[in-house]
Amino acid sequence: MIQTLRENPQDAEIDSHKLLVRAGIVKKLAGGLYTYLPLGTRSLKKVERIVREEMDRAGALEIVMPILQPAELWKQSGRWESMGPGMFRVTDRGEHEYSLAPTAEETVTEVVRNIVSSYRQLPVTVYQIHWKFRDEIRPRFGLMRSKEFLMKDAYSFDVTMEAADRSYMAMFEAYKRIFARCGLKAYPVEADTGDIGGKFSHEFHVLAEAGEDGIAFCETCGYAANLEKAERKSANRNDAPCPPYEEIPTPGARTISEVAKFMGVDGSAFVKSLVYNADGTCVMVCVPGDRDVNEVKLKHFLGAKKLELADGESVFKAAGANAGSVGPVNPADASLRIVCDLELKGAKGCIVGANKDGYHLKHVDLARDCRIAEGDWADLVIVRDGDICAKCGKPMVIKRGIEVGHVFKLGTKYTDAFKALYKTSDLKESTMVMGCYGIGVSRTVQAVVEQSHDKDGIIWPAAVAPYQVCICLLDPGVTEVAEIAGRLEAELEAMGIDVIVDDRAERPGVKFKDADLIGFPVRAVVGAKGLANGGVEIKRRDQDKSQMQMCAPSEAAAAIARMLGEAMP
RNA sequence: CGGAGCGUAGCGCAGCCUGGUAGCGCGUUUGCUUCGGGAGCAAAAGGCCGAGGGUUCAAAUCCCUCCGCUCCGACCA
Repeated sequence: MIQTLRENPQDAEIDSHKLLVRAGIVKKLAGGLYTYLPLGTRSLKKVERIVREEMDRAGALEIVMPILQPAELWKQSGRWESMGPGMFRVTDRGEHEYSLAPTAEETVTEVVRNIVSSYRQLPVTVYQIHWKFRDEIRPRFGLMRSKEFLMKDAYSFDVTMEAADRSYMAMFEAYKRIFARCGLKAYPVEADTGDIGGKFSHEFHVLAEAGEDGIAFCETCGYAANLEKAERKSANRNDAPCPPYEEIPTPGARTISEVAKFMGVDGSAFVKSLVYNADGTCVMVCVPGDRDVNEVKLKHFLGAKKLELADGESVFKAAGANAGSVGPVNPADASLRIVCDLELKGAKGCIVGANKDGYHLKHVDLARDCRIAEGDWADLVIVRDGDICAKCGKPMVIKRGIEVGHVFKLGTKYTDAFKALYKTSDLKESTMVMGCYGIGVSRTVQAVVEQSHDKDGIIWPAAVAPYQVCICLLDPGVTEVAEIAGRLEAELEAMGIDVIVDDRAERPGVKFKDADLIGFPVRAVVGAKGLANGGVEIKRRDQDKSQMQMCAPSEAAAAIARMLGEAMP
């Protein structure tokens, strides 16, 4: 059941996906659905074991919850609606509705609230390693974003916010250990905290060009944050005073780049004005013309539950013009709230839409010409490379990352909805404080490959390799050689080392290529020629041929163990 | 959801425009030779050409419908 492919699968885009398929780690069954072949299953189980050991060490208790979750639970939290089409839903013969678990906050809260009733039973953290289902808009990159994936999800329950912080930190530390043991360099980065607020959400990212998330890093002070969240320090502009604004015709030019080209100026001379619909009310948002609005920041700033760009009709009603000619000077709706990015404070001589189709205004002084409340200036844009770190004032860089884990302080969102209460020492009732903590186990496997491969194939870290050692038996027909290989295999197994013997009737080149492609950390070559020349040849996958060692058959096992130890983090 | 592309042997592809008995490479099987970095020669097996309908004497090929997959986009005002 080990099949390697010479050619890349036609549907794979990124190296790790190509290699997982070529090396026979996984096989696609359908879009977003993969079979873990024997090699893949072994790696998956190894990651799983590391996760389990570290969760146990951190004091979390393993449970297994149903994948089929009754709709009632989701209705109780309000997420039956809010999860939308991203959740798989099924109906049984009695017309009862269920979800296929996309996550398990509802279920676990229901379970724990029925068991825990006293402060004496807290804190408690439970976890499971189980399959999750999400109807992704676009599954892609193999295991990276699939419809079905293995996840470790943990949930902590505490008496107070402060106690919950301790549970959070315990998980945070466990995560660092888990990724390190998997041979991954994973960085904790600050993430959006949703409605809860505070500093209590971190994502763990593996840096990779193929990553789907942007991360702002400050190499000076170590600040790291998801682009959704990353803040920057913006200097006030304090531009020179400008003459009164005047109207200029800009026929047919809609986008900023079109108008900028038409006028022969740079996009940064513009103020980009967008009309958003925040919980049913229109708000105009102004940012520098060469910047993008960060909707997550905007949503938090406005305190909005639902935020989206206003539709064409609302835009016209609010501004008096269609998108493309909208601006902050005298909008049609005189009571329209205008919020503005801090960088524009003191901006003068700007170009804005005239709120009249086909026209723009130049020489606009935002403070002089617009009605913007003092409290409506805020950091509202997406950080980009070179922006100034809000913590230390030095420039930041933008990198890409694969999110392999997320720790999150939930507060009482679910324990309120489910009335998960406990009795305090003075017999009062109080609501448990919750945290949730996820690791994409299957995604972690792919992240390892993405981070550790070369042109010849995968380079598995020893801790998560399907097998730690591959014995390439070059002359399986020669009894003496086969015996030495068999003995070596037995010795290694006795030492607790995973070993696979390639005793196929293949030519040496084929075996070497396959061993490199699959990426076993250590390769031992046992062949008639080698034995005649000094013995068994051992080599680390992450080192080149010049580091190859020859050793006597009787010493090979010990030498391999030593080599593996060096390769283990 | 919008746009584009693709469905032909286990995998990667050609053939389609211009209709006429299904092809190549890899892999698989057999034999001989070879044997330390994806060997050579010879032979063989393996296809409802995504599904359904239509046009035609004749359809992988032309037309219609559906299904599946992949990529891009899904806010730039």
